[in-house]
Amino acid sequence: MLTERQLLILQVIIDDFIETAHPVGSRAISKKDNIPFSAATIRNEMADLEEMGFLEKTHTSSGRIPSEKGYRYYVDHLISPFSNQQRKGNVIKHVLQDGVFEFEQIVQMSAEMLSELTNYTSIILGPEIYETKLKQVQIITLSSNTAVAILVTNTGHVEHRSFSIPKKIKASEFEKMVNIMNDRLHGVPIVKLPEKFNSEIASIMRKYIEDFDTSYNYLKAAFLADYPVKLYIGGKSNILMQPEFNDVDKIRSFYSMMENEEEIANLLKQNHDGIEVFIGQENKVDAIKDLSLITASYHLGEGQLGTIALLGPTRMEYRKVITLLNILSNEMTEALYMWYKNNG
Amino acid sequence: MLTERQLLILQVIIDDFIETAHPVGSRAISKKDNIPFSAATIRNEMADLEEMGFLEKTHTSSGRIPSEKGYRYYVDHLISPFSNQQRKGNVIKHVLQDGVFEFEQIVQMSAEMLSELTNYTSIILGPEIYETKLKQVQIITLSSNTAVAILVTNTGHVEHRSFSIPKKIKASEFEKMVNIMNDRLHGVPIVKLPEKFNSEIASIMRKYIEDFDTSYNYLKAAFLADYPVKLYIGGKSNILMQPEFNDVDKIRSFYSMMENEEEIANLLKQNHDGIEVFIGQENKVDAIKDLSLITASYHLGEGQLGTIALLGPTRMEYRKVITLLNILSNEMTEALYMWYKNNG
DNA sequence: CATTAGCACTCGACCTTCAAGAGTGCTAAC
DNA sequence: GTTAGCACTCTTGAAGGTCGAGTGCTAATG
Repeated sequence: MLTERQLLILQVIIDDFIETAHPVGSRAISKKDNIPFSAATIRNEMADLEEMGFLEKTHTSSGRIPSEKGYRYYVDHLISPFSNQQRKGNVIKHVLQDGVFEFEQIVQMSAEMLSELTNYTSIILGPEIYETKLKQVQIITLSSNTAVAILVTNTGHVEHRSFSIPKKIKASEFEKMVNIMNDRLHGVPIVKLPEKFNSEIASIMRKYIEDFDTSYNYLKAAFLADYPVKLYIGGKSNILMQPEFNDVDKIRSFYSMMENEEEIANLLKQNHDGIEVFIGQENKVDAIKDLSLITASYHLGEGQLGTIALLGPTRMEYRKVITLLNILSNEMTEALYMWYKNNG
Repeated sequence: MLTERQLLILQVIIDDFIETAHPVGSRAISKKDNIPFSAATIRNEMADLEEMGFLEKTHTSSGRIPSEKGYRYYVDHLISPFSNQQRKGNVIKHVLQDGVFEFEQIVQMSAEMLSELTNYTSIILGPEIYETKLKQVQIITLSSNTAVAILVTNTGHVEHRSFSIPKKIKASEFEKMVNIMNDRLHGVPIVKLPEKFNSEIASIMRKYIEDFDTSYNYLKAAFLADYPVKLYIGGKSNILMQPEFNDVDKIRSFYSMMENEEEIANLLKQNHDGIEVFIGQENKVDAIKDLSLITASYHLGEGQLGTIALLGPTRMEYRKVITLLNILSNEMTEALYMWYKNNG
């Protein structure tokens, strides 16, 4: 559909625009080393590319900038993703394997590294607690009528929640229940807890525990509530350095979106494996319809565990970023796999 | 030093400027109901007030705006702080006492409420874990060579840290040590832990534990490390709505400061009781030298526990904000006192 | 003698005009 | 098919002009 020359010109225009953020003119292109055509020829080709929807003008006599369709084509066909993988791969590997052993630390560090390497905003979703397994539960009483419930997973993740104990229930009863839970629920995936709780634990407890129904409700509230998804965000202010953020209103809407963690989490939750690129309008959320979002998934054991994402202007260094995310998601999967092997 | 009339005019100018963010002219003032003087008279007074350093001009023929000295005087002398306390006090009280019992939840909610009520950015520091007392420690092994250390305070605060167990130490040894710690350290203020650890625990453990020195180091690393101070920030993007943030560079520097939580924490740590106001240059950190910071402390039991702060433009609604912080810090102290009574 | 009216003056905000420069589209020549 | 040439378009920035808000000063006033 596109001729060789058109491909070349499209690529050069997008590369140039990504670098400079300025519209690209025919003369500038014709002067490049790998372009043996005159400016007039380029102009003709650019007119065709514009007609096909790959390029746009900011005004009638400006140079061309890529359209979203142009970026899409670029990402799908013009990127050779594994160009400079080696060098950066090593950097990441080095940091990730350097004696870090705390799950959440690995993730947080990755987010920061990512935003630093790219100068965009990085978002890492997860680790999804639901994929992990219960290691142990615990109730520690603080006073006659309050206690804190603690839940530890096999990944070393700790969730805790304070709650008040109704007067008529004895602390010793809670202890009994905790023992039963530790006995029966060890190794059960967190996501299966409620189900297992209802089907199995409830009937056992009913036999042993006085005033079972009241206690049961408290227990459920303490241990089975929805745990908030954890978001790790790096370089929130990086994106402000991009020239497209010279508009105060854009900044406002960007930051008010970033405050809504739940929305972001939903945005990132994806089922696909591998890397996905959302360019401008392709995004589902209005607030980032003029940005690009690139997501990759990382794994732990079998189930998908979480998502790494980068948010930047549509004029993003797709080549570099995609390569980087590819590497990082693999590195994280690997690092977490080692962790998992030790702790699963 | 200042005449009655000058005081009145100063107050009117600042009130007006706080409301509108526009320089205030003599004619506008003379038209107000409580001002029986002509514009010319006002002009003379304004010239005097400017000479004394309370007012400034943006250019030779503009209206006046308050200088930082002007704000300082306004805050120190022209505010009657407890004007509309009653109404808002009730709102806060209502929310704070509405069945909330989780310490950190109280704080987080207060931060959000505060930023919502004021449209500025609220920052709450603490609760300082150091003022609280140890309730219980716990080590849960995840695998043959990793474990998670959990520490619970009397406030229901839970700290945890993963660490790896050296091969030569048996898990049972750690268990013994944990038992000793729970025995001896229950009720000890967190801040005194290291001291108590060295003076008392070490010698006891040495008697009972094989290969004490190695284990001891791991234990120290797991339980005695500096716990990061927790910051609760509300309405980060509120401040963007202020007209003084129409400058992209200001936004950049503000947000890059807000990413450095440690710096913020240091900024807020204060020994004073009660409310403190830092106007513009009075702030110690460059990034907020054109903003105002208002801090108040809240308490738990005896020791000071933390700081509530509001960050906004120097053109801040000091009257409202100071009243509000006053109330909120009292409410929080009260709410936390009730919590403490139940859990201390 | 403090207060005020009057007036010349200043400055920012906004608009228009103008020239320069970058870039295009089209036509005609190669 | 490719390219040189040229008229045309549009942005950008500088220069100039007007308007309005507001000041400082002077002289008149109660």
